[in-house]
Amino acid sequence: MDAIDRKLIDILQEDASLSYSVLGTKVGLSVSAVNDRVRKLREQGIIQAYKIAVDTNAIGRSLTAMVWLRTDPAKGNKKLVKSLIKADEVLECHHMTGRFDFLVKLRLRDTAHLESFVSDTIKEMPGVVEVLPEIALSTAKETMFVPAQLETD
Amino acid sequence: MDAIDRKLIDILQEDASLSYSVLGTKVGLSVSAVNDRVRKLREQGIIQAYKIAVDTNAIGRSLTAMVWLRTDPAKGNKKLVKSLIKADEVLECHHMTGRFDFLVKLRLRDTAHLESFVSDTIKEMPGVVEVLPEIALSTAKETMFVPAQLETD
DNA sequence: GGTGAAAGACGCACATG
DNA sequence: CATGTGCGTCTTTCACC
Repeated sequence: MDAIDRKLIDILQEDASLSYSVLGTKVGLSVSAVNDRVRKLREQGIIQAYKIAVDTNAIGRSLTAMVWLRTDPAKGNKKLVKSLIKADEVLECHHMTGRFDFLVKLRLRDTAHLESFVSDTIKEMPGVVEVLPEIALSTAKETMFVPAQLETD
Repeated sequence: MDAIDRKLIDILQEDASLSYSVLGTKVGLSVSAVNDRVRKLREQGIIQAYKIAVDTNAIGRSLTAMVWLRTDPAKGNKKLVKSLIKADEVLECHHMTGRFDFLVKLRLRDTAHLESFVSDTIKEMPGVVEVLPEIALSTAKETMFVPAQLETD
């Protein structure tokens, strides 16, 4: 992976609908060279998938909550994690350092949805001993973009 | 937006590289009908953009950290938020309820990168009075997928 | 590694029912 | 909304450098 591959990745992270000819103009290569490079990046798994970004407001899931979990150290966490990642309300599940064991990011319809999901679903999951939900009042940034371009710092 | 639009959104969230003819087969519509619907969803801003998912491991940014910030209530938070979202290390920035004011999600090269970003960058930002970084030991799920399909619960 | 050309598939618009 | 057509663009492959 060289500098041109990295540039292609950064461009496609922002807009994956660009054609190979436009990409070629941007990186100074021919259409077929761009095609080659993108295909190889896909084959290597560096480009994992093509996705769309959706207006979550329009589909009625605009409440973001972060839930801290403390778990029973006697039990393993495998069953808990399996239950968590199965739920479509759970966007992220991280095993964390610090006083709590897990940080779970939720996307929900409203506070009623949060209440029922925390009370009826999370608290019933195996090994959960403490639950601390917090609500996002606003979100100034939310992206998956990670620069492939090597920084100059 | 009807049930078919919602289904199209869910399919495209998982794989936006599918052709209109494949989409048509999946939802039981003709190519031109699918074309119409997807174009309208884009025009309405419900489909916001096309993106790629990247293997962050391959591009050398595999450390995830969550940083809690407490800010000076005397100052506004505008300048701070502006500084935060400018940094490419910052993937997410949420204004939160609870003891802290902000939760910031970072993607970094390694712990040295975390140390320098927290010490040299975040702590120097206007209005920051307390910084509590925590590291993700592992991440079991990390997605932006939000079901547009109306659930049956 | 790259280019350029050719073939086929796809996107897109339009007209008809 | 389905089907047809037409056309431009894009993808993909392949011979060549």
